[in-house]
Amino acid sequence: MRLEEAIKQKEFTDSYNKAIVNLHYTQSYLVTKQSCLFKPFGLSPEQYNVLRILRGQKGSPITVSSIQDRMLNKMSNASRLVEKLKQKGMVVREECPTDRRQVDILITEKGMDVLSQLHNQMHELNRTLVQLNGEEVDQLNDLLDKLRG
Amino acid sequence: MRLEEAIKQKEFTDSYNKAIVNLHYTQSYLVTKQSCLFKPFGLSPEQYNVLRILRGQKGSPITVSSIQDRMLNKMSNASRLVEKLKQKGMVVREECPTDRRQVDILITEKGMDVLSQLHNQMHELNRTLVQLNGEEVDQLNDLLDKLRG
DNA sequence: AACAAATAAGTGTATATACACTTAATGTAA
DNA sequence: TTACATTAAGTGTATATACACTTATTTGTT
Repeated sequence: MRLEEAIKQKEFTDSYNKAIVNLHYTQSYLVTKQSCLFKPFGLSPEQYNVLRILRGQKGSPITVSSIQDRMLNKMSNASRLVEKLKQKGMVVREECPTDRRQVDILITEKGMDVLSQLHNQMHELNRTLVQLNGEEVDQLNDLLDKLRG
Repeated sequence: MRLEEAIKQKEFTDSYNKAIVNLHYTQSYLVTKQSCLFKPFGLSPEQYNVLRILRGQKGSPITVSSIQDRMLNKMSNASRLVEKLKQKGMVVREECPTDRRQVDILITEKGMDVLSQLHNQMHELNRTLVQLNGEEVDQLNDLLDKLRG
């Protein structure tokens, strides 16, 4: 569906304005669709994001502030997200031996298990959500990277 | 900056996955930058969005549920956003004469004034935020519209 | 060593999102 | 007309974002 119909707006001041609105709308569309996958596991999109970052560590611990650096939303609060995941038994906190200000975070078996259960579903969902061919997806990635300068 | 550096992730499972992550990250980047413009007026991005919708009515009233339909985030709560704007004196609520369940919303002088003060700044910001030429912006809009199917 | 600056994590508060729910008004069909 | 379903708005609660702030620890400078 074209953006104009989706938000019932006849025209935009210019293509730049439309692009920004289009990005906001498309992202919200994706969040809504993706959330359905996470919900059965009691995960929010950002909690899932933190788990993915932890898995990417392949066993080595990572501090709370490094998680924050890697997050999609730089303003989100890694400290509280980690606490939520800990309550679900998907991560553990450990005092960092070399710097007692820092806290090392590790993903647990349970966390890894949830991710692997989600893996195939996510892959399929991504393909159905993004109605583009391979060439177009690459083009989109290039445009987004260039957009941010 | 390429997405890989921005979120310190070496690789993605495939381009489709990268595109989705890229959209989330780029949207968050835009929200952060745009919020700075709204803040001096005590507006959040979604409150600004509601004001834009009301201005688009060109004087005719619109119900809360129609505002919801036109919003970028379909899950946001138009009722509460309208209440916040009313407290700032930027909109008024009126009982709908033909259907007492509905509530007509109108933008006030003050709301219009805030929007016009923001207009030029927004236009400039959009140009600097979106580091693409005219052709590329159109391409991006086409890809986003196509992506959603 | 002493002290200020910087850093890491976490807290407090306002706003917004997500979703189930309530209440009031309207529409529809027996 | 009564009864039931539908619709519009708003409420309640959990989560997340945004941003200022606190506390504890470490670093760096004199």
